[in-house]
Order: sequence, then structure tokens, then C-alpha cells
Amino acid sequence: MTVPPLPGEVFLEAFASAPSRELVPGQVLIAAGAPASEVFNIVSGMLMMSRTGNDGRRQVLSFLFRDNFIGLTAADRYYFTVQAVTPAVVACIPRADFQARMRRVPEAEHAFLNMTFRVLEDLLDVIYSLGQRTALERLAVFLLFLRHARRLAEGPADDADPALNEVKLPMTREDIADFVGLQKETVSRSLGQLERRGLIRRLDNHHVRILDLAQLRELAGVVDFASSYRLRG
Amino acid sequence: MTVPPLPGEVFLEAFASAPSRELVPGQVLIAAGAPASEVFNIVSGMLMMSRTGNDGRRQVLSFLFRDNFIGLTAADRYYFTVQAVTPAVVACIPRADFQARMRRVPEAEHAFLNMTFRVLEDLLDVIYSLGQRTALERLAVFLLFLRHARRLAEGPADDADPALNEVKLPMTREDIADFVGLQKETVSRSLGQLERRGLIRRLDNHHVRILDLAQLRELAGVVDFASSYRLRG
DNA sequence: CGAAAGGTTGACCAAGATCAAAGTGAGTGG
DNA sequence: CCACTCACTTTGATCTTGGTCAACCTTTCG
Repeated sequence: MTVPPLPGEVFLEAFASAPSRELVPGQVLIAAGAPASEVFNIVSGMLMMSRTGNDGRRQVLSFLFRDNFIGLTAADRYYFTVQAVTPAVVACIPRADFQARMRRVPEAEHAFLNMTFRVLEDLLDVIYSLGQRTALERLAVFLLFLRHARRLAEGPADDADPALNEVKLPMTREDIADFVGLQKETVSRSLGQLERRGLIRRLDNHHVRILDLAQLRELAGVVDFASSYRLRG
Repeated sequence: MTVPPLPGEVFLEAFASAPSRELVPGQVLIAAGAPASEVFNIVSGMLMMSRTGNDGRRQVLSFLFRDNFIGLTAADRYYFTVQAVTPAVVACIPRADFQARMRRVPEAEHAFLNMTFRVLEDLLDVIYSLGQRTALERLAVFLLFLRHARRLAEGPADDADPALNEVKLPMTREDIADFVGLQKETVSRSLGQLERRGLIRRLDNHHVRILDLAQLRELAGVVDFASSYRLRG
């Protein structure tokens, strides 16, 4: 089974005729500790990358969407877990092939390096959030992050498009909690508080409508030059 | 003024005959928002990279040591601040020159990509710390981080070398606090608690002796395969 | 030597964690 | 198709960790 050519960065062309794999929710694509023998590109669906300490504490490192590259590591083993959140399709190629291609096509390697930088900058945002923001602020940032991710994944829509304000939360409250560094009860309460303040409306457990985007952004502290252009979703 | 050839990765050779700049403690090398026109490599000393929100909250993103590369960004402006913690010397070259060299020498670009990955993996550790660890654990990790950094910067010494257990803390308590996501009072108290437990001894404000490395590592939770080989200092 | 910055300590406070119970909803088997 | 079950979510009560505020001590530097 193959996948049609993908839009996006040059290096993603490596996946143009790659075989794909289907995942059901919860299914593990990469298990921490396994040899890093393949790399992946998401064709559709949402995945989740996490790391669990030996005492059971888990940190969700990132949620991943279409055209996100997976397999990033300098070591020869994965040190994180990746699993599906929604039904998903990923294109896979052997890591060695990918690396060979990078070597062969300098332009692709260059694009890859650029993408890596953007990932790195996103991680710095996450660090700022975990180190400095309150529970309520983290939830605000999280909702804006999901809005932004969907905008990227589903093609650039007008930022004012009201459809973007319907945010899907396919993951559990605990997944969210482990991502933003809180407990699931606190996530629940914080969402409740955002609703009471009139910033959002909980449609059901897995759908939220953003009612006041401007105030949500204000709360998220998306005001400094760096975040403002990157979290514009 | 030039700098002798440096050890380390291929891409660092770009700095071999670069002019250098001396910094006094506190001096700003890169101001957030400035055009990203230069890249740097640390010759000696300790620097600090941070990001400050518009409301004044500051997150220290990283402490930087010899042969650490600075200037990493996909955008055309720096979105972080870098300043000296100790007296320091950095080699500087124009960003355009560096990029041209990367393009010319695929091997260097490759090494650079590898380094970027390692930085990225370190950031994932930081995220785990900020999201999951307690105050005491964060301080334990921090001390091990400094020990490890010195070991890397001053050349590989035997892990058992007792000299490594003398850890220098040239930064202020507030710098530490903003790095580990706590308040300076909590940093003070946590160090006190580590001392009362017999894991460390505070020699003076800027020097700590690790008395029980094994227990400190235990507390830091450096047990899973990923951290254990990376935080081995 | 004196001022100012940095560090420690104590008392109190609050955000978020923990524990517990009650709703809610999705999937399964009869 | 319905009912049952189990997982997930919400909400409430209470507790703990770390934050805040304030005083005092130490170090550094002019």
C-alpha cells in the first residue's frame, strides 16, 4: 500500500511512495527502548509522544499531526513512546534509507534541519509553559495549540474562520494533564473555570468551542513577539 | 584576535579562526528580538539562555558551556536572551558565513544536525523535569546536570573522580529558580534539605560538594534507560 | 566601611494535589 | 436493541507543596 505525494517540506518527499500503516486509538507505534530502525510521517490522525519514568509518572512530550515527522533521535534506540490518539495512518521507511536519502539530497537535509529547529523552538515554548504558567494559562495555551495544529494540518484557513473555534479534544483528560504538567482533576476544573469565565463552551467531553479568542490569547500570554507569531492559531 | 582550533564536532571547525569576544558576568551577548545575524561558539565560561514574558516572568532555558553552539534559530530574529554567568569568551562568525559553510561542507551540516538532535533530547529531559518532578528532585537533577556539564567541558574524567563532586554554582539562586521552575526561596530550602539529608554539603553560596552521588541519582530518578546514560555525570 | 545585592529562614497563604463519591458515556454481550 | 459494565469525567472536601511576604544575615563591591 502506498501513499500519494505529500505537500510540505522537501524531505517529506522521501515518504511519497512509502508503505503505510494503520493505527487504532491507543495503538503503540514506537515503544520506548526499541531499536530506532524506522522513521515515520503522519498521513492522517493524531498521535502522542510520551516518556514514562520508572516510577510511573508520565510526561506527554507532544501531540503529533499530519505531516509531522516521527523518529527523531540521535541515539540508536527510541527513548520515548509514540501511540495513536485517534485512528491514524502513518507512512514508514527504514531509518537507514531515510538517512541515505538525506545524504544524497542536500536540499532535503537542509529542509530537515530547518524542521528540527522549529520543533526545538516549540519545545522551548513548552518549557516556558511548564516552568512559568499557571494551570489556567496552560489550558488556554493548550486549546490554542490544538486550534493552531488543526489549522496547519487541514490547510491554511483564515484565522478568523469560525470553524477553527470548534476544537476537538480526542485525548483523555489524563493525557492532557500529563502534557501540561497537572492532574486530570485540575484539568477538569480549569476547563470549567474557562467556561464560567465565558472564554469557552464545553460541547461534550471531546469538543470545546472557543467563544472569546482574544481573551483566551490574552490569558495564554501570547503577547511577546516570539509566541505571537507562532501561536497565532 | 583569533582562537586556536577547537576540539569536538566537525562543524565547530567553522570557528577555528573566528574572532572572539570577551564577556563579563551579566553581560548580554544576544538580546531577545535582535536580528539573528551572528552565531557563536563558547570558548570558555558559562552563559545562560532565557526567555522573559511580557509580564516579567522569566524562564531560563539552558546554561551553556564550552563548545556549546549559540545562535540556533529558524527565524531571522533571536527570540531569547543569552548572557554571561561567569567571565566568558565566545568565538563569533556571521550567520550567513556559517550557513554558507554548512552548505559547502555536507559533513559539517550533518554533524550540526546531530548536535541539534542532542540538544533537542536534552530539552525533552527538561520538559520531563518541569512537568513531573518535585522541587527536591529538580534540584538533584540540576546538581547532576552541572556535574555532567563540567565533565564534558573539561574533558572526560573518570566518573568516579572525586574532583567532579565539587560542583560550582556561579549563577544566583534566582537564576537556578527560573531554570527549574521554582522560587528562589524554594531553591534555598531544597538545597538545605539535601544537605540535612546528607546528600550534599554547601561549602559556600557558590560551591556544593556532593557527598552521596548514588542517592542523589536515585532521587533524581535517573534510572530509566534514557536518562541513565545521558545524565551519567 | 558602608551600601546594595544576594541568600536564608520563618510565618502564613494559596494553587494545585489527593482522596472520595457520584455522574456520564461508550462499548460489549446477551 | 437494550442493559450492563467499565472507563472516563466532574465535583466536593481536605491536605500538601511550594509560593508569598517579611525579617535578618552574608557577601560583594564601590
